Amino acid sequence: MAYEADDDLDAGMDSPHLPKSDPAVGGIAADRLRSVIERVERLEEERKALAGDIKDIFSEAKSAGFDVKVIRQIIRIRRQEPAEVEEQETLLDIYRRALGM
Amino acid sequence: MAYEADDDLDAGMDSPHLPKSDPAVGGIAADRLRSVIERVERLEEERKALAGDIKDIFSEAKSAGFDVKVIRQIIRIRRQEPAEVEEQETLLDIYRRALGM
Amino acid sequence: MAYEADDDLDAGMDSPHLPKSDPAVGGIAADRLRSVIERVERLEEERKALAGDIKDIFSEAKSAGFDVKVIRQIIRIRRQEPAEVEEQETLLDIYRRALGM
Amino acid sequence: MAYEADDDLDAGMDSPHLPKSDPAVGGIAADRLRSVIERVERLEEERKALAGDIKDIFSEAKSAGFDVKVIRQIIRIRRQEPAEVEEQETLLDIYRRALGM
DNA sequence: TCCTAACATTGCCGTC
DNA sequence: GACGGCAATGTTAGGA
Repeated sequence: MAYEADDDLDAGMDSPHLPKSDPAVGGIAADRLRSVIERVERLEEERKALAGDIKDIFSEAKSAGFDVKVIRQIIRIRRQEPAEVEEQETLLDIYRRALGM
Repeated sequence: MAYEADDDLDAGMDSPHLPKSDPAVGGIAADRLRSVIERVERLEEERKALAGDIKDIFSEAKSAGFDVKVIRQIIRIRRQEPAEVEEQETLLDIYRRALGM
Repeated sequence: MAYEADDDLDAGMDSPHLPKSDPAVGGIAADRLRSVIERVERLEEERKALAGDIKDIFSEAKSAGFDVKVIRQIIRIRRQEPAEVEEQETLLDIYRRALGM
Repeated sequence: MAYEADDDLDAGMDSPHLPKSDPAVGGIAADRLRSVIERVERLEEERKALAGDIKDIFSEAKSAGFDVKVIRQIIRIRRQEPAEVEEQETLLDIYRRALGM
């Protein structure tokens, strides 16, 4: 890859997006940045793995003769239902407040 | 939480969320509410129509051989203040250097 | 605005995202690109204007003593209901097909 | 359309969407269906949890003074193939020149 | 290949 | 005025 480390940046420069009083990019802020990025990337990989697992289950289901589209739809509905319950409660709450109750 | 109970309600007192001196829900306040809702819904439809038009233009552009993603990027850049563009690019650069990219 | 035309680019280069047999970026492809972008920007402005109008209506409603959050919720529900009817029909269809009917 | 009617069904014949030789809905096919759905739902919850974790990390990063938007950008770049990054940047450049930006 | 539905991101609104 | 949550938008991946 074409990018090289470049440690000659000014230190001590304040910016709203460079943590103050940290060695600007060569020091611990850089470490922290790296940590943030790597942790996120790690979690995203796990997410991706889970997506793969889900896909596998659907493949298996398809092989077993199920209609995947239908199953997806069922799952979608089951997902929505609790949301709707939530919503109804929220709405009730809002109306109550709107009425000063 | 957003709204606090209005503990100061006496019988017949106005709520902060129901227009004063209007017949609460059966009268002109209800009409006004209806009007608000319908006007908003009308405008939202127009918005939706415009979104469709935009989509069409991008389709056309794609057919003409352009890379739609890049065009979107350009539009985004043009929308931002030049100063902001500069800021973002600078910061990206700094972070990249911090990571040795 | 700050940008000026720049007609000194090579012509004749083929790319999947540069329309073939057009003077690459200095000629009519550039014109077309510009046209696409400007039309989209125009439509986006209209969209933005509509968003402003909606905002105004809500402001007015708020001034009139209505609870904007509640109104939004109502509109959301009214929007969802037709979608749900659609969905139910789709689902019925899917089940029928799944059963080979 | 996705599925065509199976016009070749005789009484008692198996549908392509119901596992063969299983008691149609009351038996082990139903169990298997239930299993599929529950496993998928379980994995989706895990996915959601991971999304929450990622969000937390970004919050932390923000508190530490980083610009979250830029960090996202970095992660996006790292995720792409270097060749693609190059391609996109090149194209952006070309379009910009075409527009005189 | 096109289109729909999930997902991630961005911007907004309300709160502290 | 900043922060956090929420809603809307844009993007991406999967299915038809």
